[in-house]
Amino acid sequence: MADVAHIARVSKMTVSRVLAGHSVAPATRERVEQAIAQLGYVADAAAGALSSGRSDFVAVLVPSLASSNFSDTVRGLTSVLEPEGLQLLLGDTDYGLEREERLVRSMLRYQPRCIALTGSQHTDGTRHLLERARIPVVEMWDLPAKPIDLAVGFSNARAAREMVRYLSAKGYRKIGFLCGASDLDRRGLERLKGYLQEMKAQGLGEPRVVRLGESPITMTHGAPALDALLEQWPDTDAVMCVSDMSAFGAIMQCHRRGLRVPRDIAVAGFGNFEVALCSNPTITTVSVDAYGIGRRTGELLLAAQAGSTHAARAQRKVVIDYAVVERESA
Amino acid sequence: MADVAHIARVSKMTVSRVLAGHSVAPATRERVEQAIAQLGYVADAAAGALSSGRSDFVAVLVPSLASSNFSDTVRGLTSVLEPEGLQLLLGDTDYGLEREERLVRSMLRYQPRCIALTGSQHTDGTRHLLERARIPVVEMWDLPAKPIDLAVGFSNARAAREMVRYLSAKGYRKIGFLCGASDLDRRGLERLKGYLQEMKAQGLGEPRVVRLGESPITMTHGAPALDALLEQWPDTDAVMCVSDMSAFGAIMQCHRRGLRVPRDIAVAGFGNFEVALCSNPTITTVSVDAYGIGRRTGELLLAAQAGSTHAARAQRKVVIDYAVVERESA
DNA sequence: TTGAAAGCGATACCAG
DNA sequence: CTGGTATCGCTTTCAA
Repeated sequence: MADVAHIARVSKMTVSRVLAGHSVAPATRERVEQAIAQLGYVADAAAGALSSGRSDFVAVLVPSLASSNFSDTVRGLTSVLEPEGLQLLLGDTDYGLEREERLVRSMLRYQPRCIALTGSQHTDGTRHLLERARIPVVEMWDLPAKPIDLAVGFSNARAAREMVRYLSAKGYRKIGFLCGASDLDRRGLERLKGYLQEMKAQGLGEPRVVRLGESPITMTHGAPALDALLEQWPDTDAVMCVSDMSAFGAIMQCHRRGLRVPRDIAVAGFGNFEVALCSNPTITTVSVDAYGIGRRTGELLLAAQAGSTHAARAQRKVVIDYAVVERESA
Repeated sequence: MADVAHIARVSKMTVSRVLAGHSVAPATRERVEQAIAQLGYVADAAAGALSSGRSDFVAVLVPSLASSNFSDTVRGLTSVLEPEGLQLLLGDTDYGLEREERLVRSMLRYQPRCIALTGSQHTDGTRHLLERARIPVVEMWDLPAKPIDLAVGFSNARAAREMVRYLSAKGYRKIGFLCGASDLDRRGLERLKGYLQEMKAQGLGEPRVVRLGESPITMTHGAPALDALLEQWPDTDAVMCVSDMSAFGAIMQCHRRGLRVPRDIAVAGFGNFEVALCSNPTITTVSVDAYGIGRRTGELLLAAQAGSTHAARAQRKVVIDYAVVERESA
């Protein structure tokens, strides 16, 4: 920066002002910009952060980057935060709470302005770190009873109940549920809970639950899970799956077994992924605005720092819509 | 840090040493660690970077985070770089070269130790920025004729040629190719090029190419693309798709049209995504070690800074294996 | 093994 | 509108 200042025959401060877009005489600005171009100068963000006491980072943690719904959420966040000149610090917890804590600790070292996490379950260590950090925190994809700070999400249990009601209204009575065997995917567990609640509420008899494979289960697990379900309860007439991925795997397995979907057996998914629209038959599912979760989170984060303390208090929980989408499979 | 030092009754330097894992008397270290825990102290990474003159960042740019092959590559990178205490600065170019340049410029502000890009095509501005940055650069997923610095990838054109040979050996003669209409997906274009070359080399007659939809095309585009192909060339007996996503969409459309795959028409994909293994029929495809690309890139990056100048020169291009995987669809 | 002082490259603040 | 100076929190370097 000193070099730029020297070439432009101004002080470092003026260079700094040009970079920050503060008021500078047009002629001076011109000289500085030429010097910057000439040297190919790129300001050091670390020094800026140290000096100004605030970084441009926003920390974001998702369980998985590969999953299309979380990457949609990240895109939504980017669309709001990038124009503000903020830089996402992206982390992938791989559905692990311990790993989440490690990542939070590591990201906090960069003094992010705010942080967005996925889900409402965290280790005590994570909560402790977050409290000490004194920055806005958003929990996404869930509606925690007791949020750390802010939340943007929906009730996965209620959404699953709505799907049971849909199937029940369609005349299905022997409804099974497929999900992973481990407890890593909390949102999947919530959906299972909702299924159990609504089966009871609707008087649909004993639940038929198959838990198979490491959560979150993917396409691959759909086939063996369907097999297990039909082995234990051969007269099942509808299958709810914890996600569209497993629903797709289940449908393909139905075809292999010579079962027609939905005539012989109905299959429903969750998430409204692209595969639900493209598979044959198309998959009845619960549509969730993943991109919107990202955008709303970004907006909340922005508001939380702008309005420092007051404006933020206006809205601490943003509830995201979802809807059962009727397609061919159920 | 001064607070920690005060409580532990040592100097800031000793705290710094404890944090960095340098040699400190066990008793002293103990005191310092207790003070750190007591205060919940987290060192400021920006200050450290500024002072030491090197950051912990590694910049990584991929065309899309949602695409499973690129997210596998990111996982591979993470697996190598994270244990070294490095922090990924992840960016999503959205298949845009201008956007790539913006992201490179913005990431360079954080003085990353090295940077990994996808593909061999970049704007002049990007190349210029990268040269000035004087850090190791890896181009992934391609084998540039003239790499900026290092490269880890394979020839998409050769891989596509191999698939044509496979189909030809299987007895298919009227082979079509489906890909996107725009030129954004350079690797897709390379595959098209390979298809054209090998069709000629094998004397398989006029190529049958349908370019439809914004690249990179996804599941959704498979159906209309297949329709267009069969309308123009009704006697087509095999379809190569630029990716497994579009292959899947095409297969589902075959089913809707009452065509059996592969008996009436064969379909092949590219990438060996999960859907290729789960769909019915399973999809014949080209398997690429996306995770391995990430790992090798990470290793190269690590070597490039460790061996400063010499060790790196040993291997500037890493060629990644691929293979045609025979499944049911072709 | 530990400490003191200098300085990394920018910005905040106050003068002119 | 522009410049000087102090300072952000840490590491480097050198000395004890």
